[in-house]
Amino acid sequence: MVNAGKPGAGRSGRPRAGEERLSRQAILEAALRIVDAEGLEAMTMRRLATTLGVNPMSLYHHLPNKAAVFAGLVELVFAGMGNSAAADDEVDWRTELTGAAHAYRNALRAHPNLALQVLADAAGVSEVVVVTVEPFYRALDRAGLTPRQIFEAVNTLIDFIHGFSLGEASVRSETFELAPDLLERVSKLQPGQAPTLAKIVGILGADGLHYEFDDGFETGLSLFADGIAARFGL
Amino acid sequence: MVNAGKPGAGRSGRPRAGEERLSRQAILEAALRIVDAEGLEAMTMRRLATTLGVNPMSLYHHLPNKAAVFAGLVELVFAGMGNSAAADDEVDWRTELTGAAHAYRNALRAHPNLALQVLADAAGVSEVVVVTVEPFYRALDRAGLTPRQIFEAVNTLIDFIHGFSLGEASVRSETFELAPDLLERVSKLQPGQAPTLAKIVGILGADGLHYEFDDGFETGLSLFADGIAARFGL
DNA sequence: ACCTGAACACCGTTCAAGT
DNA sequence: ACCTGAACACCGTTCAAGT
Repeated sequence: MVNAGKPGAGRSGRPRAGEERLSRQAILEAALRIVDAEGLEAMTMRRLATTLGVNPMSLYHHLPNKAAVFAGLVELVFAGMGNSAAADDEVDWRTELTGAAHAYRNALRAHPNLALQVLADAAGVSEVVVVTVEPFYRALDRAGLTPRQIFEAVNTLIDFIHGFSLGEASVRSETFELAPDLLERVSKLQPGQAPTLAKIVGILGADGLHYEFDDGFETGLSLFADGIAARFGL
Repeated sequence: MVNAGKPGAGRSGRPRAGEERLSRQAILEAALRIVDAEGLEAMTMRRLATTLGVNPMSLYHHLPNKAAVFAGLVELVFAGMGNSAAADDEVDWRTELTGAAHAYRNALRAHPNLALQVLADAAGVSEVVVVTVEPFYRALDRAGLTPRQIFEAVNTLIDFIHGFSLGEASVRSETFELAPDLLERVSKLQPGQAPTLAKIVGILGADGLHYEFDDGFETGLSLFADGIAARFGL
C-alpha cells in the first residue's frame, strides 16, 4: 500500500537463498541517503526500515542498534578520504601538508548533515580513521620534525580542521553574509561592552563584511604552516 | 507519591502570587544539572518536569520547546566566560591572546556533556556569544594587525579551540593513554598502508606514548602565535 | 497567566513466533 | 538464519479545561 513495488511485500519468514533483501551495506547506504537528504534527526530506525520496504526489527539482524548505524556512517565518511593522494615525493612538505588538509576537509564537507556526528565520534571509531592521518605524518616527517613534534603538530592541525568544519557544516550554504547579523548583534551591545570588537566590525562593515569559507580555510592553513616553519626553522 | 515533598503537589490551576514554582531561570538551572550529571540524552522535557515536581506541560509556558532549553543552556555557558579578564594593558599581545584562549577553553570544559551542543549551536545564538570574542580582538588589535587580519586570525584560533575542545569533551577523563589503543590500531593495519604513521607511532610507543590535553593545548596555541608573529613580523 | 490531564503521533528495542 | 507482529517503556508537543 505504501510501497506496492517493494520486494517480498507481505511475505515473512526466512527469504530463500540469494533473495536476501537486507545487508549491512545496503542499510548503511539507505541511512546515508536519509541523513544527506533530511538530516540526522530524520534517520530513525523505523523510517530507515520503511524506506527499505522492511520491518523495523529486521534491521537488528544486521546492526545491533541505532548507534551502530551512525558508527557505520562515520566509517563510510572516513573511508571516503584516505588513499586518494598517493605519496608524492615531487612536492615540498608544505604543499603535501596543505593537500592532506584539503582532502580531509572535503571528505567532511561531502556530507554536511553528518559532520557533527563524525566529529563527535571521530575518536571512537575503527582503523579506517587512523589511516586517514598518514599523509599528515608523511609531510611533517619529510620536513624533518621529531616524532613528538609531528604527533603534536598533526593533532593541532586536525583540531583546527575539525573546528573549521564544524562551523562550516553548521551553516548550510557555501557562502553567507556575516555582515547583517554580526553588525546587528554588535550594535545591540551596551557601549563599552566590547569596544575593540565594535571598532573592528565597524570598519569591516563599511567595506561590506563577508566571509568565504574557502578563504578562511586557506588563511588558517597558512597561518599554521607559517607557525611550523618559524618554530622549526624551515 | 513519587515526590511527597514537592511544593504544591496535587493542586492545579494558577498559583497564588509569589508562589510560582517555575521560571525560565529555574528550569535552565535544573536542565544544566541533568546534563552535567547524566548527559545530553538524559535531558528530556518529561524528565526535567519530574525533577522540578511539575507537569511536563508547565515547562512550555516558560520556554517554547526543547530546542529553546538547549539554546538557553548554551547561553549560560557563554555567559560564564566573558568579562572575567578585564582589559590588561600591562601585558604583551601574546600573553593577552593566550589568556583569552585559556578562558574560552575553560568555559567549554566546565560542562563537558554540553560541549557538543555548545559547539554545534555557537553560530546560532544571541549577543552573549559575540561579547566573548572581545579579548581576542583586543590582543590582536594591540599587536597592530589590520581589521581584516584580526578577523581572520581570530576565526582561525577559535576554530582550533573548538576542534580541540570537541576532542577533549569526547574523552571524559582529564588524561588518557593513547598508547594501547593507537598502537593496537596501527599494528592491525596492513603493512605499507600507513608506513610513516607506523614508524612514528612505533618510536613514540617505545617511550610510552601518552597525551596530556593541557600540553596539547599549549602546543597548539604557541604554534598559532608563532604563525602570527612570523607572518606579520612581530 | 499559569498549571494540568488526556491524547496524538511518534521513538528504540525485547521477545516470542513464524519459515 | 533471517524476517515479522505485538508489546513495552519511553519521547515532544497540541489542545481543551481548570483556577
